[in-house]
Amino acid sequence: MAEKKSDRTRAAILTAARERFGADGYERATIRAIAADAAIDPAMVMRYFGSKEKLFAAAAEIDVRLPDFGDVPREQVGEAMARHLIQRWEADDTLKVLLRTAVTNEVAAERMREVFAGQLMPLLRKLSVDQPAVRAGLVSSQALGFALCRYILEFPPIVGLQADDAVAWLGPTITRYLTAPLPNQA
Amino acid sequence: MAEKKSDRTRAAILTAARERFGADGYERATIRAIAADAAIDPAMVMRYFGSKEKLFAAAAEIDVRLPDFGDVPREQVGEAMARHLIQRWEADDTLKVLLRTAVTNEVAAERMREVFAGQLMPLLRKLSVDQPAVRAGLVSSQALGFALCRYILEFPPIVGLQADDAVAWLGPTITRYLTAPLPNQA
DNA sequence: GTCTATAATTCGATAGAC
DNA sequence: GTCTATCGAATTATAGAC
Repeated sequence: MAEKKSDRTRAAILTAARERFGADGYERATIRAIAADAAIDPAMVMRYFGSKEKLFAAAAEIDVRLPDFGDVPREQVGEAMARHLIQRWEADDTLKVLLRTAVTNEVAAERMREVFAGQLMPLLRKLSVDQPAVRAGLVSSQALGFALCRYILEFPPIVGLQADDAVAWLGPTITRYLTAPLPNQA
Repeated sequence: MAEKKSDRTRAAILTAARERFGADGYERATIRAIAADAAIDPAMVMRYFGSKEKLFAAAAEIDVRLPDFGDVPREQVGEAMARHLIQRWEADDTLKVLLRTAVTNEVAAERMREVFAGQLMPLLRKLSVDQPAVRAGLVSSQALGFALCRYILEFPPIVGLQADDAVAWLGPTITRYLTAPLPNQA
């Protein structure tokens, strides 16, 4: 059988780790608590993952590849991105883990910058906008800020937004960051 | 004399605490390190502030009152807010302390929600926009997201933005969140 | 006010029995 | 593979001398 018990144990640890890291951040999430959630012995976590840091790395491992958006009309790219963003954030806890940790952990912060520089920037380059770096940064600022307010800080009016309304609000902002002429540079 | 030595010591501790909390977050910032920065004994920090938690509360104590913006033309309120935001963030480390901590600390998160509900929402109400709660949330999402990318995660293209260019980018977004008609509600 | 010493916890990690 | 026991380090906080 392809699914051994060790694989299930590993998966259970990872799920519990994502929940704890996502809810408490890196420092306050303890191996003991994660093990308790997964209903196994704390020592097993060490056996499977070696250290807390490696466990975190495994829990934050995520495929952040973005869709292409190549066949989306230029004026609707913002909406498409916003919709994808919300779906991705609500699919599981991984992005929450990453953001909550990146704020106090330089390794995780570097990983966020990699996602930014390795995924979003090339995508904008493919959409052949000028100044892709600045524009990608602005898109990130709105995307991450929305996620921060909705999933981390939990501002009630933002939490209460229907996904469709959120897309309707964020879409034009993102589109504008992609298409607006640059401000006068010094 | 009005400025006693104890006042200066207290202020030195607070300055060091803001730096450490702002740079490392609540958990990783230690009383020992803060005391070392302030060149005093760790026990003195306890004597002055009682506990790490109370020291944090004092360090995160901040006057977040926003200007009125009442006499700013409606179409330039976004720019004015963006300019004020950047000035405020770069004046000292207090907001950095608050944001970095709010992400993993419920007390600090509640304080951010208070700022949001107690300062920004009433301001929008005074500007007599409809749905002030949702609009204030959207403004916050862009404002905090920009601060996150610029001061915490330090995305190079956002860090590199001149303040004037940042204002030119963010201003219209904020203005739109204040003035655009609501999306179709279900 | 200032500092030393240390109590009391907590946590990551290891060793080793079974 | 699993679990017990425990080490060693770091931290907040306190007690008390000076």
